[in-house]
Amino acid sequence: MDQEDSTSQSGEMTSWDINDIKLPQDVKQTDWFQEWPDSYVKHIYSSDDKNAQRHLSSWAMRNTNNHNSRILKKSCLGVVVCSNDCSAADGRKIYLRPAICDKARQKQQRKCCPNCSGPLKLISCRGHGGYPVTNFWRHEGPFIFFQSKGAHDHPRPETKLEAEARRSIQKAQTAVSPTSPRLKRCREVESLTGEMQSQEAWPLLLSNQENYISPCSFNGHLLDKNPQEQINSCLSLAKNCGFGRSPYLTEHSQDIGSDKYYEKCKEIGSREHDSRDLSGPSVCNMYADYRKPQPWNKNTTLERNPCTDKCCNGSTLSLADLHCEIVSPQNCMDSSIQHVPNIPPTTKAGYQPSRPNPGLSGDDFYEGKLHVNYNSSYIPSSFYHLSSEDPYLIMNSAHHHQQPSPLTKGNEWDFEEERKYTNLDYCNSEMIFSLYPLR
DNA sequence: ATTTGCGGGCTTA
DNA sequence: TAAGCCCGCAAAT
Repeated sequence: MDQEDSTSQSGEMTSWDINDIKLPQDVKQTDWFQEWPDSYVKHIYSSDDKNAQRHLSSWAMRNTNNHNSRILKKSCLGVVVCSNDCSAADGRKIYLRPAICDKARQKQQRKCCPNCSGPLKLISCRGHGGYPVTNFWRHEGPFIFFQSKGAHDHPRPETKLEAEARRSIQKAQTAVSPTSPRLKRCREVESLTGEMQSQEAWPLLLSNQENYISPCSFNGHLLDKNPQEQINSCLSLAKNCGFGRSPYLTEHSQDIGSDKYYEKCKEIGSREHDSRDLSGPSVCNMYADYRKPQPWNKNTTLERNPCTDKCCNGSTLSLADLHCEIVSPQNCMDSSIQHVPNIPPTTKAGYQPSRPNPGLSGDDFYEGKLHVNYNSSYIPSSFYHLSSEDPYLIMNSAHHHQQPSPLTKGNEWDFEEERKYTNLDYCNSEMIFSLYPLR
């Protein structure tokens, strides 16, 4: 029996079963939210834990009717892979997140591999006696009880955030008109499979372009708007992620991690959507503690470095600078970000098992304040490149102070150089915003 | 458009 | 009866 069958990670006895009429009431310490629960584990979360409230998991879990309204049951959908078993330029495999909705999932499987344009296939989870792994959630008073049955027998899919980022890229594709041969191939494939157009392929289409794309564009805030709207959206997004000067953000840094803080961030981000005032010190220092090495992110530890120090010196920031700064990943990403092997980690938990730091709640991992992507899924590093044909980015890049890129060799993109300088392979927009403070 | 939760209903062991 | 699955609906995102 797994140790976690008898003891939760916070030390609580877990001699209970989710179906018990009466569950433990004398829970002394709740568990830290587990993003990748696996095997036959049980956890007791606080009912205040937002992730637990939302029954979140980075596995693609769908709701399953167990005819018991008190116990929510979810079963794993597995992972979507490339039928050609292709590998990206850096050797990683394609592990897409299955759409939760049946209809969307069927549609997803008609699309093509973002890497090789081959057909996609769904690997079903059969980790529970040949059936999918099941997760159970039950709310009882101040606690949320979680129980997992079965061990996932497939790679981890991309996280929800990564999948959302990928979809944003898909939307962005509709705003540009790529003419890459790769896209043409993909379209041809899709025309044969009845699909109108591949959108996942878009990031890779840009792998030979020499310009950068702002991470703002990840969420589709940039490419589908006019230039000013793009900037405003980018600003809003940045503020939502904790950047920019805000009375609340600067005066209530002690609230970081709390619901109150995040709700306020969202409110401010929304209210100041059209604001042009980005002057003043950034709130980057509020994130300093988040960069401290953590047991669960030792592969992605960010330490202080000239870049981040430079970025955090509290000088003023203009709109153009915001775009400029965010746009230049090679100037800011810490080279200590390491590649993670393309295998599921052997350790069970992705996070601290208990709650050692109340200032950094489990909510953060899904709230965009701290998201270090250390899983095995694939986000093309070329997300950060953009065709020079894009008029908006030409405009934006023309008037700021971006230095000539060491990554470009004429029109060729050197993947080795790219990794050397940027190490962005495992990044997503949240990570960029969280880990790259303004100067 | 997609996710999420709910619940009816069917099949199988 | 329990478990697994399919389906449709509604609300939320």
